[in-house]
Amino acid sequence: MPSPNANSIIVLDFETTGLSPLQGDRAIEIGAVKITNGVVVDSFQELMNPGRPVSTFIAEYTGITNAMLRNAAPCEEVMARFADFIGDENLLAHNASFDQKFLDAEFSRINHNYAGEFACTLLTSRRIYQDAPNHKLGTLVNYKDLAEDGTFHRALFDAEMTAKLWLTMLDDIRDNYQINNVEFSLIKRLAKTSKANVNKFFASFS
DNA sequence: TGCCAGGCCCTCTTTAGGGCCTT
Repeated sequence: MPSPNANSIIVLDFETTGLSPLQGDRAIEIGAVKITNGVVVDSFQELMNPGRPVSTFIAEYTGITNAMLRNAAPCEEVMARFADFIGDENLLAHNASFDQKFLDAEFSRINHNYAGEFACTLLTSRRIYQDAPNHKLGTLVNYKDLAEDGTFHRALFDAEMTAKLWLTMLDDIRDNYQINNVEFSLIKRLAKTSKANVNKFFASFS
């Protein structure tokens, strides 16, 4: 299986019918951007028809209505195109465990495997932004004073904001801990480090 | 019938409980 490109990462976000694919929930929208060498170079956004109606709660939460999904392509068709978009790159999401379980569930329906590994901006932010009011995506965007022009809880906008947060976190790690080359593998190891040991973790690199 | 997500992470912990975060 090909190896992920160390210079690129796919930032993705799902909107779904609910919280659990094991309870029958499906994806209704996927949004993603590709970052290469610190720059957003490509994007992907599609609604998809989950074959079941979305609840009033989801329609209000996301702004995605049953009318909008009625003429959307089925999940299997959209996910096949998304598989081409992500290729074998590494992946990133805010609370990645959520998006990973939907990615895995939707890909399993089309018998697709992927080579990339996930990193998580939620786990990273809990370690390097320990003074943030909380670690919701919208709160962190405000906390870091990131420019925003769109609506949260739509897939592409959330992916774009997650990408901005990711690049800001990499800059902050470089600046605050004097680490020149912040690699994906370092972020993965950081996520397994307890909050109390973050300074010790970074000190081991300098 | 009754239940209904689950991984992470802290703590008054590890033979557990509960808050956070995602839709």
